[in-house]
This record gives sequence, C-alpha cells and structure tokens, in this order.
Amino acid sequence: MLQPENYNLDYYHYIATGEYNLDFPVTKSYSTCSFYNPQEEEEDDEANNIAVSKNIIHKEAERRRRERINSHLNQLRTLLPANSKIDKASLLAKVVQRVRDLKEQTSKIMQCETNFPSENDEITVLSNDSSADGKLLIKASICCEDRFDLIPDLIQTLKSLRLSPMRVEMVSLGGRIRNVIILAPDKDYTNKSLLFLRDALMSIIQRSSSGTDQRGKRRRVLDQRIAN
Amino acid sequence: MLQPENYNLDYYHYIATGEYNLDFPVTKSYSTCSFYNPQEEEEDDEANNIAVSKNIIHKEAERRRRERINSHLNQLRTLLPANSKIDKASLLAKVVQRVRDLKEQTSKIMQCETNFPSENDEITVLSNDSSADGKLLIKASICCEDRFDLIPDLIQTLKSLRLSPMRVEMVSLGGRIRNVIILAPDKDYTNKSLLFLRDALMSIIQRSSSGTDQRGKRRRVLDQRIAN
DNA sequence: CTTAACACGTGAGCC
DNA sequence: TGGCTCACGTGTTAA
Repeated sequence: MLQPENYNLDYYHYIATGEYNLDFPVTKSYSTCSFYNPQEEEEDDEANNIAVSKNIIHKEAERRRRERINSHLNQLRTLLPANSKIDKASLLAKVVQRVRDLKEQTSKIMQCETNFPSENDEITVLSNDSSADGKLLIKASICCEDRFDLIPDLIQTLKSLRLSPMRVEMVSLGGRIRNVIILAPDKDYTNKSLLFLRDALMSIIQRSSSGTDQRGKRRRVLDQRIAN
Repeated sequence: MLQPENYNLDYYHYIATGEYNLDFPVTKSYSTCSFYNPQEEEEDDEANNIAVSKNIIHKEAERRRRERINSHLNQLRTLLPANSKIDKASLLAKVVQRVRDLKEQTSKIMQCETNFPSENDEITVLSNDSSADGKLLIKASICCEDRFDLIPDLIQTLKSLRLSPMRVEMVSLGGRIRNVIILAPDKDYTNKSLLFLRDALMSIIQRSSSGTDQRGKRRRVLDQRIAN
C-alpha cells in the first residue's frame, strides 16, 4: 500500500494493531453511579451516554498518545550513557547534544581520511563513544615533521596513557609524517583521557618542530625505518 | 563547584538564571475578582491568598517545564531532515532511529579502517547522511579478486550512477584488492542511490570471481599498474 | 462531524 | 515543608 510522504507510521501502527482495550466498560461506568435520579435518567440518558463515552474515548486516546511519547523517551534513555532516571527535559537536552556530536563526528571521520601528511601540523583525537555497547575505540591522528625518535616517543606516550594501539597507519612524504592510530583504552578510561592524549600529542609535535631542520636526512631515515 | 553525578544541569540552569518572571502579579490577581464577599474575605483572606498563590506558582512552574521540554523538541526538529511540522511522537521515533543509525555508522567507519584486502569478498556502502548541512558524502568499499579491467569497470559504474570520486584508496595484497572510495553524489541523489551502488558493486564482484583463477598473473598485473 | 495533536491546570508523589 | 516532576483529564484547534 502506498503511503503519503509524511505518513505517520507511529500513529497508524497503533491504529492498525487495534489496541483499543479500554480499562473499564463504558456502559457499566455510568450505571454504577449511586446518586443518580431515575427521572432524569430517561431524558438525559442518551445525551449523557454520548457525552460520557465521547469523553472516555478522548481520554483514552490521550492516554495512548502519552504512552507513545513516553515509550520513545524511554528508548532514548537506553541509548544514552547510563542514567536511566533522568527527567524528560534534561534527557532531551542530552539527546540534542548527542545527535549534534555524532553528526560532527561522522563528518570529521570522513574528512580526515586524506592520509597524506599535510604541510601543517595537525592533531585529531576522537572516540566512537559507544556508551552502551562496550567496544570503545579512539582514533588519534598526528601530522608533523618526521624525526628519528618520533615513533618510540609515541609508543612511550601511549603506553603511559594505557592506550593499546589496535592498528597503526603511517604515511610519510617529503620529510613529513602522518600517523593514524586506532586505540583501545584501558578499563580505567575517562572522558579526560582524550584531553590527556591530545596534550601528549601536542608536546610530541613541539619536540619535533624544535629540532634541526634537515629534510634530506629525514627522508633517508624514513626509508631506513621502512626497510627494517 | 562540584556536582553530584545525576546533577540536573537543565533544571539548575533554569534556577541559576532566575527566570521566574511570572506573566502577571500574584497579589493583583486575587483583588481583581469581582464577586467576593467582604466578610469572608477577612477570615479566608490569608488562607485563600496562600492557596491561590501556591496554585499560581505551581501553574507557572509547570508552564516553564513544558516550555523547556518543547524547546528541546524543537531543537531536535531542526536536526532532522526537513519536516519541521511533525508531531511529537513521530519526531521522537525518528530521533531514536537517527541516534541508532549514527552510532552504527561511526562504529562501522571505525571498523572498516582496516584497509588490507581480506580473503572474503566484501562490500560496504554508507553515507554520512548529513541531512541539514549540504556536504553529503558516500563511502564505498569493495574487496575482491583483482583483475585487468576492474578499475575501468569501477569507473564506468560510478560514472553511470553520477557519483564523483573525491578520493580513492587502493590496497592490494596477494592478488586481492580493496578499494575504498569517497564519493560525492550528484544533486539528483536519492536514498535509493545507495542501493543501486551496492548492487552495481555486487555485479562487479561477480564478474571478478567468475574469471580464471591465476593468482601469479594477477600479482604481476598489479605490479605493472603501480609502475605506470 | 470525526479524529488526532496540543497546551493547560491540577493532584499526587518524591526528595 | 517547598519545590519540582510526572500523569492525568479536559477544552480547543486544525485537517
């Protein structure tokens, strides 16, 4: 069956499944009232019945609407870091932030695919932040002047931060180098680890750029390392 | 200032900024009632005043709460593809889906960073789907047996789908090849383009695997292409 | 006229 | 106790 573009799947699903189970029978609900007047009943009966049942339908519809909204809110709760007991407004604020972050992240990942080292020093540190599912990964990219002890320096830094490299990609060109490293953090990982890592990489870059500038030699050094 | 773990930023922000500007003065609101009894007023005055002002405070607090929730919902509306006039439930359903998609996407991107060709034929097609911001990109990865005319085949396929390669990464090993291609689609791009692309890549793989199996030769072919 | 969606004010419950 | 969140039923509005 074809559906219009803005077709409200959510709502029509509800109707389609026919979940119209009222919590109490409509007719009974009025007759169990103990203070009604028998004379009034006859004249008001049909009018009242219509009004009452309309109200009940309305009431139930509204209840279902609330249920739908809340069920989605609860789904969102499970998609966010822990805190399942958080109020609606704050939950939505977090969701907004999360959608923004994820969007930025994917485009960042896409962008930094250009693996050739650039002329400018660059650092990128980002994680997939897979809050719920356990497989947290960090992607670190550093682009700088190449030098003898850059790799040992990098290894030492990562070791001290308790980050295990899962995969390392090195591309060097004209005396400059770009390292892209996928890291698996230790269990004592916190959000600050990313900042520490970033700082550590910054200081590595500074150590590189403060050295002597002999491009020819560096290139030869690189070839030597590849040969090993 | 340190804060407890479940600290409700959203709510306390509200308090902190002191946004308690009621729309009308509390004291006036009672005195403008035209049907009060002067004798009752004295005895009921303070009790009524308290009750009324409590109700007003409650009412206003609830109004602010609704405003906060709705403002976040509106922010979410702007983060999703177009449709700014969509009901709350469907909006939230879309948000749930979007968060799930984005999470899956980032982890997928992370995973397929292993660029060495694998033993199994593989196809990955995914886009950053940057709905609001215009820069839509598609990342396609194909891993299969190498052959003479694979690249021309690929180029022809992409051209017919009106997809422009922004960056191509080729890694070959042992007669097998992996191509990772970042593509910029034409303006007449639809969600089905991804499926078309996927099918097209599948048929390319089938053409590869149906050929003769001479690994030695393929490796030489590969070396030849690199030399050019 | 129906039907859904929404905003509103209120009672209840929770620190 | 107050201050806040939440669920609820209702009146209103738009398709």
